[in-house]
Amino acid sequence: MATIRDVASAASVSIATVSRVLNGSPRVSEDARERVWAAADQLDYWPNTAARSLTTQRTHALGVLLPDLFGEFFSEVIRGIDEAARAQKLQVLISSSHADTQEVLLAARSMRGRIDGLIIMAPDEGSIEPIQRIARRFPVLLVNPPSSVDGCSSVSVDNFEGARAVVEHLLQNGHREIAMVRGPAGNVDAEDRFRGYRDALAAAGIEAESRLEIAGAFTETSGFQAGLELLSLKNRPTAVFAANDSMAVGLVSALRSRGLQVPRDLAVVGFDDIVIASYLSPALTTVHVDAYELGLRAVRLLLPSLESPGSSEQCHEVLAAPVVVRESCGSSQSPAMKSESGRDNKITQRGRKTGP
Amino acid sequence: MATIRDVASAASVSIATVSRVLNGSPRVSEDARERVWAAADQLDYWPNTAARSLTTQRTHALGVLLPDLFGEFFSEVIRGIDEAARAQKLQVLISSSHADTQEVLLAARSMRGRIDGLIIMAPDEGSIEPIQRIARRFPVLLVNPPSSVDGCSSVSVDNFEGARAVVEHLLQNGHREIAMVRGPAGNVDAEDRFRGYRDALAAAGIEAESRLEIAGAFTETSGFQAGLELLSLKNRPTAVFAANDSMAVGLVSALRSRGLQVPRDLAVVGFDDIVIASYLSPALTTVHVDAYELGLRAVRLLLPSLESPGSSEQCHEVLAAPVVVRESCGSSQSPAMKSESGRDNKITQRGRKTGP
DNA sequence: TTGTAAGCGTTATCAA
DNA sequence: TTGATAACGCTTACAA
Repeated sequence: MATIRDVASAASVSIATVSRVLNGSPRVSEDARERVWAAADQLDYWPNTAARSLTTQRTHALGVLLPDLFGEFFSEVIRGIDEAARAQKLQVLISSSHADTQEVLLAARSMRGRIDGLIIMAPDEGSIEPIQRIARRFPVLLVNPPSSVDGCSSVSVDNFEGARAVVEHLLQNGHREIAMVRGPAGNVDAEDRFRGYRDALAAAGIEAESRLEIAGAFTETSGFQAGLELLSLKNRPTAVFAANDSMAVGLVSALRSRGLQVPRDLAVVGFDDIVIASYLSPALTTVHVDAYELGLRAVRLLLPSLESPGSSEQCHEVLAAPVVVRESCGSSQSPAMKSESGRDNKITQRGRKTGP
Repeated sequence: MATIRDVASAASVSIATVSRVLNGSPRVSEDARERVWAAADQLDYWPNTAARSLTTQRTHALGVLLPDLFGEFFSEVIRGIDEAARAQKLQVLISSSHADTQEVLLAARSMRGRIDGLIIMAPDEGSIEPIQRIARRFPVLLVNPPSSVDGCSSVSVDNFEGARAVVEHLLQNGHREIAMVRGPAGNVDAEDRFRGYRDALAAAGIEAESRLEIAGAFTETSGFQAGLELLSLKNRPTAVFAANDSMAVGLVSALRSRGLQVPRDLAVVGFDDIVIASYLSPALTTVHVDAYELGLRAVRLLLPSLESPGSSEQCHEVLAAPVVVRESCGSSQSPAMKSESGRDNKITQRGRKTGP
């Protein structure tokens, strides 16, 4: 493979001149410039990015650390990150499936020298300490962090308000006995959504009942289990709030398998607004989380720190999570409203094209 | 930030010794080893990966180039790649949304020095030439390539056979007038699926009719359009094969919006087996594509070339795409069929050796 | 305008 | 077993 030296000798100039030409420096004669370009083309010279970043101390790359979860939420976040990154001509180094907190540290370490900054999504409280160590090394941006970390900006979803609003919606439809299927213990998103639920009930003067607060794990199966548990209750509630859509899906199949109808026998609402939510019948009322936007903003917020590490002020953005009323909650909505909250709009907006 | 030099002076040894300790060389005294580790810990030393790869000529990273498409298909491929990569302690550099072929070249160029090999997914014939240039630089593995490239291994989905089989299934159910909604022109997957459709008809002694071959673009909206077009035909077919599930979804809503029922009035089948396919009502009969597996195998096939570029033989794997019979085609099947649709019957062809 | 040479942070090759 | 020192491929003072 041709190096800068090969180009230099082919163009009969020094490597310094080649470097200047390649980086568009104005202090080069027209003659030299032409010879260098010709030589570079002829040798099909590709600069070594790693070597360059060694001297410049800039990699023009950012790292992304994702937790041990997958599904469309994360892939959408990645898409947002990727899009924003390429707009800034940044490369993206991904490392996912970090189950335990020690792995996060290791992954970050192995990126040393390869990235200018790091986006971390680690929903567990235990990852805070490793993150603090990482943040001493490069600029870190947190997505939906369990708590704020000194020196790190963050962007998060308004889980609390979204949950509160969707439960309030159920209350407004006359429901008084509202159950909740909770997310995994220790997960911030799960906790915040639970707090929102509690808050809405309290505001309506309804006392929380622990028998209506069913454990779940953000999986479809755990939603199914929760559904069965729900059906075994003596005084069955009239509505359920599942902490995410996957569980809502499992929940609905459990109800259906026992001959119940949604929303007639039981109103169901979820959280996340995953793609299938709008395709289900009845279409799932849920809370919309714009994962793509989350990724986009993560990059934008990280950007200033990439340019001048340490000097930029930290900020915390919170993304609104609006309620999307569909059919599963039993409240009737005008058809205009319905199509607005559905898939069609979003898809054409972004010109969605799925592959292959 | 501490460098190897800082560690060396803190441990009162030379940088060579530090390097030896860090890389687990046995030719170091126990005493020195301890002092170095102590110093490294105390200084919280993180080696610079870029500097290391400059001398070793190995980056332990691989690049991934994706086309200008998104959706769960690609995110699943990425998940497969990521999982296989982390099993080999490889990092993953992603760059997506490559609309035109020149961008593929640029993206690959900008990865020079940062990766040991590259996985490219570029479904258009036009990208073959840039890929050939890239393949002279590092080991390249092609996913679903439009045609084979000299020196590159590949892994692809058996689009032709999947399409043929699903159309055959329609034929077996008594359909004789079967339409197809095609994918974007120039896209290999689209072309192969179309060939499979034609082949199945021919085998049944049915002549292809161009009026039944409707244009599409792999998008839900284009499926909707195609549905309307279909309805305007004088002699309406009894079944439709959409070249992917997204279009099938759009198609079904178009039919429904005009009061038709699937499969009673028209049988519909798709391709890809995206998540929502099984959640729709009627659940969509389709052809299963294991995108995760595709990513996994891509890494595995690339692996030997990463270890010894040039020397490894090239091979071409083809992933089976089994038909998944659900409800939208009108034929009743036992639910067992779906679980069967996994990973049987994979053909592996071994090609010639390219290296010494 | 150009070239020489000193880094950047490692690993690898020598002697010692 | 160790330590100088020369790479690796590039950028960037500093001189010329």
